[in-house]
Amino acid sequence: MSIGFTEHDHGSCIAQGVASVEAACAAKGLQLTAARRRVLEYLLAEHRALGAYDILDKLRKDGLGSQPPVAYRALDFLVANGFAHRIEHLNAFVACTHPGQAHDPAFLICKECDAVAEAQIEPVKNDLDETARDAGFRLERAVVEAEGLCPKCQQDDQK
Amino acid sequence: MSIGFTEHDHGSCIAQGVASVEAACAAKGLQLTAARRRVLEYLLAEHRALGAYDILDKLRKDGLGSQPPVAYRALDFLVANGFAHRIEHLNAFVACTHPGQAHDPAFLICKECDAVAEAQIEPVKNDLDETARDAGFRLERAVVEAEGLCPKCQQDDQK
DNA sequence: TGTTAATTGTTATAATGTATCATAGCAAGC
DNA sequence: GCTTGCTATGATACATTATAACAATTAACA
Repeated sequence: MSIGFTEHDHGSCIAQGVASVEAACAAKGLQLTAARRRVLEYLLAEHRALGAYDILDKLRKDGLGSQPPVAYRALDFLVANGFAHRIEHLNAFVACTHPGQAHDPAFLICKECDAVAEAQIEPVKNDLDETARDAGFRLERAVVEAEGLCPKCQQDDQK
Repeated sequence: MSIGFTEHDHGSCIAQGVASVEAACAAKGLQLTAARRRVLEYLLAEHRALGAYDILDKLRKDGLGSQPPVAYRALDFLVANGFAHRIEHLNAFVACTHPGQAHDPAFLICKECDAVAEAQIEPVKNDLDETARDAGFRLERAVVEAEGLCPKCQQDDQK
């Protein structure tokens, strides 16, 4: 398992992720209901983008819902509150690696295995702010998604 | 009509756009067939993102096709050759403002009217390259999409 | 406890995108 | 002429992703 494409002890990822989201919810008076928590766990379990219907399949198996709105509602909640991100390029979702903290994420997306690394790119935001100001555009949100090959898939391809 | 959100004489946009794509196709031995040219014209006619099914409706009215693959094939051709861009955030498409020239586009997308301005942000690419290198990621393509309000919609909202 | 707001359950449907196979046009080389 | 290979079209069906709408339930709190 990789985060930022590097090997690591994955065991604590889920626990810590859930814990920090729990804390954030408690602080903001948000309800981390069963379905929402479970979806967060699915996402935290893999540093990969999961589609809404992948999520829905898992919810079905766990007996937490069987219809699309169930998955979309949970995902909407997580994304709206900064606990997960939507990867536009894949119509899919990943857990946020800095839940609760304000940040402008950029994503490195492996086009073979859908692994996603979340990077911080402050300068990009500054460039965009400047460009937007010049154009008279009121910038509210920026998405940076880079597509390529993660280290693992680069190795695999050479075989 | 606006380009880069500024007022301009729109008449020449389509003619010049088609002309430069024609030239690029001639240079590269690509076929700008009837459906492809028409779709390019639809996109050039508006500095806005159009969905594949918007395009398909227009193709139907023009008697150039009635099934989804017709629209998607033309759009794929235009995007693959750099004559149009896909806006991931909207699942929609815009004509490229620098067809034929190599460039790393960033988009300013109005969330009210879907107007799209294409900006050049070289530094972003450099930042990303560096971030990717640090992560061992082989970067192939980057998408930068900013969401906000165009000058016109900012004015309209104040009323 | 009563009231309101938030969440969940459920059905149906919309919107977006592909796989597949058949057909047509055209140019290169025999 | 004929075949071969390539590109583009036509056409059907299907897959995937996402939302609308409304009823039922639960949580929050005065």
